[in-house]
Amino acid sequence: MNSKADEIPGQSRVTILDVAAAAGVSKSTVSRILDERLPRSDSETARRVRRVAEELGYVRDVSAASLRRGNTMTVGVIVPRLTDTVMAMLYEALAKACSRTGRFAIVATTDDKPKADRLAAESLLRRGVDGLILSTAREDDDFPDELARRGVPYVLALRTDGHSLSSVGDDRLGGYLAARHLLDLGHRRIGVIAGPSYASSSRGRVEGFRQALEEAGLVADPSCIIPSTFGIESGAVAVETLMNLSPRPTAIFAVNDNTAIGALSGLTKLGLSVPQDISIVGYNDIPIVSHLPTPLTTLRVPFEQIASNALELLAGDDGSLDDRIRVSAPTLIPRKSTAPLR
Amino acid sequence: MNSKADEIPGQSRVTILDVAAAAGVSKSTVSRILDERLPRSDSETARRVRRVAEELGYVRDVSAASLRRGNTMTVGVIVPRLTDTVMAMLYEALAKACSRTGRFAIVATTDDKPKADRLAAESLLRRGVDGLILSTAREDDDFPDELARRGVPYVLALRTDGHSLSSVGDDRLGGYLAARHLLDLGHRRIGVIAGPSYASSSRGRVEGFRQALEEAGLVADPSCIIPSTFGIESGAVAVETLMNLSPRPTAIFAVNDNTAIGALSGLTKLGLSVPQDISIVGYNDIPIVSHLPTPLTTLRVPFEQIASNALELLAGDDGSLDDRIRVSAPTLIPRKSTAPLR
DNA sequence: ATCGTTTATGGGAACGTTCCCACTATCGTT
DNA sequence: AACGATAGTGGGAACGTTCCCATAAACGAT
Repeated sequence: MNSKADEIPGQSRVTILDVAAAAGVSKSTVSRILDERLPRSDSETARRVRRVAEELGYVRDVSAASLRRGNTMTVGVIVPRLTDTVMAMLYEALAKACSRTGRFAIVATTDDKPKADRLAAESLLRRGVDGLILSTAREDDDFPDELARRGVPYVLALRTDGHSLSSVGDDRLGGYLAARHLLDLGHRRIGVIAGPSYASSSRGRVEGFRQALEEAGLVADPSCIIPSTFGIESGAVAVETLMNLSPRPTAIFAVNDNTAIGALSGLTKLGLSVPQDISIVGYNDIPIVSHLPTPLTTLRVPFEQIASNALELLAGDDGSLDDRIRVSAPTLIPRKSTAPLR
Repeated sequence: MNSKADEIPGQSRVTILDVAAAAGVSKSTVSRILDERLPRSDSETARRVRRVAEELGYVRDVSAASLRRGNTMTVGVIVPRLTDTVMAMLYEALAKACSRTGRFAIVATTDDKPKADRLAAESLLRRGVDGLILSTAREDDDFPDELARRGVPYVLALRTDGHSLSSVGDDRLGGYLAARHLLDLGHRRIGVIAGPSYASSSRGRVEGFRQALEEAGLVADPSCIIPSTFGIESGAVAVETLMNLSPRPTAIFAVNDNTAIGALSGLTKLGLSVPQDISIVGYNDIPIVSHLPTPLTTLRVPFEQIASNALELLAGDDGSLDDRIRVSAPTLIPRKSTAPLR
């Protein structure tokens, strides 16, 4: 007749006291032995306690542990949206890196609305996260500073504001590599779908691009650099502008894969084919672009590395770090969307 | 010299006792007034307490509240991966629906590995979620039953095992609509990229497709129905098989947008153009497909509705529900990838 | 005016864990 | 043999909240 406690859904959970009683030790001992932060003991008692805990199906109540320990081992991640595959990749990398250290990543989205990051942050902080990772930093926004003032631990990822702790890709290098690739193929007139100016990532990529051109003794024609968003549609719009220039560019560097896909679509509509009529380079290497009818030349970003750097910075003693902005290098992946100038 | 407690990061949080003291009432009163589950009082005291709480910057400690209340207002979501845009859409819809009821959705991924859903579930349950939403149900897996035995509240989303509480799209209808669309355009020989047989969603779509053909007095040629995964690459492979048939199909119904994109890519490689040479229909209407060079005809799935149904089922009194499997109808979105048979 | 009924309030226990502290046992050193 | 250092153990307080219960106040009905 002990079925009530055992079989009926969710009744009377197994606590540390049950384990202690069953193992014939005190709750303190059980707590210490099961504390994953302490060096793992292999004493007789330790083994017995672990076995008993396992048998009884004991799982630590995180609420109680968090309350007492004063931290939740939870990291909050803020991204514009998860339907942007880049952000999904970042989040998955962060989640994986978190699980390696026994933490958990929870996510909130802002839909890229300027003030929505504040709401997202509040929602995560109410949830008791120990720190925040933001991928929504904007030039025109001082939200990170506000967090700093409030003493909330945070790290910027993918985009930086230039002074907060940040883990980003080497966007200058990426832009540089993209330009060099196209220059090496003989292209001299290259259009740029430049992304938004509020993001450090797009600005960096364009700067790196410019630098490569200048090193080659060329000047980037300002009319060839078209601002855009990070969205697909925006790439299609930008390419129209680019193709109205004369002389037309023979290649395009797009700030990310999304706009590159939009550009691809726009070019098709104009009856131009890639790479015969025009070459195109994307950025990020999201899974889809290698499977497009014309697989896209793009820059692969080391999201795993960016993620672990971000978490390291978050865990760091804040002031004690000398490298406040960590930079991870991308790799150019040449595919079918780029070809030598005819 | 009170700076230590006030200004140094994260020191001494404001508790309910501080609010109580400042408002001149007891902690019990504050607790009741700030309890969002109770009807909101507008008494003199209530207003004062809320004002004081606001001024002091009080935020409830969720760990303490969860410990005492016995629930965390948190829902765990298990998806194969977030880089699959369909899953990202589902998760975003769930997160939004959760926030409407003051809950929060946290997510874990399985990478579609057969046993990984167990690990993901453990990780979420350790995190204290009140219930689980799974989008990873497989024909050949009895994990849902195991959850049921353990008394864990859960709901299946997008895919069902046929008896658990589930919120799914009407896959039969979707398959039916896709077939009807192609039949109406004059196509008679239609290839199917059928997805995996372990998922109820792909099976339903193929069944609906078959039914439409039969109603039109046709029989679906089994050699035209190619099993696949849900991945892009698999669509490219399947389309090769399909195009080796004779006579060749004049249209293709793909189980999802990913395989449709793969098919598009495969067709291009074969020198065939869409929709001139062949028509193609996808499924899910992920954002990208409307922006492809050839915008894809596809079925739009009401993720928001599926999400709120799932949460309703999760909240429901389990046994008391008569509609254990809720079904939401998709809509056909005709675009450029389908055209009348020449 | 009195009584029962509702409504608002405060005190204290409880949720399950961790951590501080005091205690004992063991060990190596002189 | 006596000592201090070290390691392991258990009791109890604490974390911040909610909830039960007892009490007080306000109210309407007789």
